[in-house]
Amino acid sequence: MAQEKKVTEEKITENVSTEYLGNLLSERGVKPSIQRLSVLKYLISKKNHPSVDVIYQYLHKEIPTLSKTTVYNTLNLLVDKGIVTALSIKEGEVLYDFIEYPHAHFLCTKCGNIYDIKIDNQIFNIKTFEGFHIEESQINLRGICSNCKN
Amino acid sequence: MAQEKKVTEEKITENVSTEYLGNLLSERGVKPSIQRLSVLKYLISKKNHPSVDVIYQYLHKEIPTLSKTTVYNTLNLLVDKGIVTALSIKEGEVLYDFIEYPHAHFLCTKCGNIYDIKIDNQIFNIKTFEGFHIEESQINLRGICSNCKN
DNA sequence: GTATCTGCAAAACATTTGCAATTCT
DNA sequence: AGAATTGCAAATGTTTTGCAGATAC
Repeated sequence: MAQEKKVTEEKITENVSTEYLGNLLSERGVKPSIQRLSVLKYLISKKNHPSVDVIYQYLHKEIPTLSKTTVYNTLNLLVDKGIVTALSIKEGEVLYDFIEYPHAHFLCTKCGNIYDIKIDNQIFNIKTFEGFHIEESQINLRGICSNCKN
Repeated sequence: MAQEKKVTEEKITENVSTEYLGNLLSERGVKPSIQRLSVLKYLISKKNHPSVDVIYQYLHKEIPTLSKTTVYNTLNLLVDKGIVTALSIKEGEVLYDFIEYPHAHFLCTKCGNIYDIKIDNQIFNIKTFEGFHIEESQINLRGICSNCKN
């Protein structure tokens, strides 16, 4: 059972090739170190809106020398380069999300899960508003998810 | 000049009657103490999306015995009772906003100012989505404001 | 006089910073 | 060797907690 779980985890992370990840970083002028590749790989393959600690706890098993500072550094760098979004939907800690397509986020206040909501909203297309230049748009929803409703 | 500023500040806060504030609190089962009335009065009259510290620094002048813990307690209570919204648009600290009508928030990443954006968005009207019960919708925009653009 | 509310000090977290050790070319 | 990257330990800043004293009804 424990072994089966491990195999599944490996499969998920193996879906993304190191070459693809390396290109993603190099394109934006970020040198693809083991640590940076791992963090980006985690974000792309897991799609679970992780916190710094969640990423650290997971990758620490694969790379025992990894430090939390490096996870912080890497995520700040990826956000800076526009590869990753910092979500501020949950108070007290920042969550991270690989930028694929614009979508809203829903936080279930009962189970704490965060869901991607694929709504086609005008907000995501607005780039200027009364002289304001909009660079980033986040839609954060909170409530009770369908699993917790019953 | 300093005196003129003080007069202006007093005028602003005097716009909201203590009776109105007291009713707002009592209606939701919150006992209207001096501290709670002051925090709510500040939020309603200033409309400046303050942090805990901004509120504390201001009210501390009027009520020297006020503690920051009480400001925290009060704001958590007001959010709990649905009187106030906790904004998570700025990383590192939570900002507060009196709930009047649904609107988006814009954070200028240059000057740090937060603006209310009165957009009429469908998002604010959606209460259910694929079995999800939506209780709160926040739209957070980031970019450069018209003042900083030049 | 009992409930609640307030406020101090300490604790608990998340995040950043300074700097030395390591790695890469 | 030189430049960038990593990682530890300490510092910072925000928010929470425990508890004792004050206040209200």
